[in-house]
Amino acid sequence: MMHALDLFERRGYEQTSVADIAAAAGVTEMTFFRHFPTKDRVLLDDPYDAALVEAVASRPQAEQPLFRTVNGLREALSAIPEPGIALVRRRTRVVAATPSLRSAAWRNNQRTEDAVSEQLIADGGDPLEARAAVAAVLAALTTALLWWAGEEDIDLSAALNRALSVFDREPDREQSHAG
Amino acid sequence: MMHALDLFERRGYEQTSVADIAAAAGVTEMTFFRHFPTKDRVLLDDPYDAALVEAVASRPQAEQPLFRTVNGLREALSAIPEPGIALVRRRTRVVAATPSLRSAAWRNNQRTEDAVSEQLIADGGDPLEARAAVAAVLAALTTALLWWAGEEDIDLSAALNRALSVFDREPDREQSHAG
DNA sequence: GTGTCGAATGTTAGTGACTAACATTCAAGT
DNA sequence: ACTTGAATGTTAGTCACTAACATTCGACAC
Repeated sequence: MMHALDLFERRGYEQTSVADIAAAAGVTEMTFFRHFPTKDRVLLDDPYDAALVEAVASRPQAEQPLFRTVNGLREALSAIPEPGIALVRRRTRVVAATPSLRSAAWRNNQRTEDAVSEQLIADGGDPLEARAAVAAVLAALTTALLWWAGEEDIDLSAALNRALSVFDREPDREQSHAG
Repeated sequence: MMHALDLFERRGYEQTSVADIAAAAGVTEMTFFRHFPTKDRVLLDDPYDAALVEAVASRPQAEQPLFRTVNGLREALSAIPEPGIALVRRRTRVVAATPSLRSAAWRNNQRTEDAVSEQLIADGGDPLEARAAVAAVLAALTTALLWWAGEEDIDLSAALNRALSVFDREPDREQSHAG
């Protein structure tokens, strides 16, 4: 709902009650909860998570889990049209400014993580490694999103590339830990 | 509080009200909230996050963000005594069984992520990359914890090693995305 | 001992997200 | 007109959490 985003931007998420959003949309509080299971989902629901799942699924099975996910993510991202990106940015700014929303956004990510890693596992990947890889990539994505939303003159794919670049680094080989 | 963990294990987290926990401890609901800011923190608060921050800080600056975090994590983990590990396991099982707690656990991780990446940045790391690296490692840690808590005959460091192994893989070099 | 102070705890009343049970409207199809 | 079913409204409640204020109680000065 556009009403909700407007209100969140003006007054902040915590200062906007569900009753406020419902009133702005000309309905009652109950009606709101029939459309959205929770207050945060009115902000967080979008079609891009599903697109990411599909993009990863359509990548060749031969790719390592980490890189298959990375490549799928890049594909999915480049398919989002400009107006969508602009909305994501406004949304992400609200999320960045609201601690409780940050963890709600992570709950969203978990659903995506489940779906993507299920796919990798069905294709023969090791369950733990697949999950870890997807979780790591999504964590980097979130970091990139938050960074990008806070800066003015950076585009999303540039921020994402920088965040993902940490996976390309060679370890500085040394005997290191006690475990 | 031990009372809380017991109740969560028996009845489940959502089915246990703060009033229940307070009653089990022989105090009033208000008193509970004077000790813990939220219901989830009674389960999630522990000293290990701070230990991780210190362990990473004490690693040589020369290490790449990703590997410095990984090595610090391994050190911090090997310093936890057995009884602590057993508690973590019980706790993690409750978290694994409770969706809302999973995102609460992530809010915990965010505080750790902030502290660790602040350290890396203070030591001259690139802010975006440092954050992404720490976020990725913590995501892998969470995945390992959840996996380990659900299996019977695996120890934590083995699960963690498997989860972290995804960072060691070489990318399958190919021209891949449209981004 | 009496008085005093401060910390820990209790009481009451409220807000806001969310749920359940039930009633109403209203547009379509017969 | 009659029925049906989906969308919406009403009411009343639960639960996490907060604010304002009152009470208990042990430590310590005197």
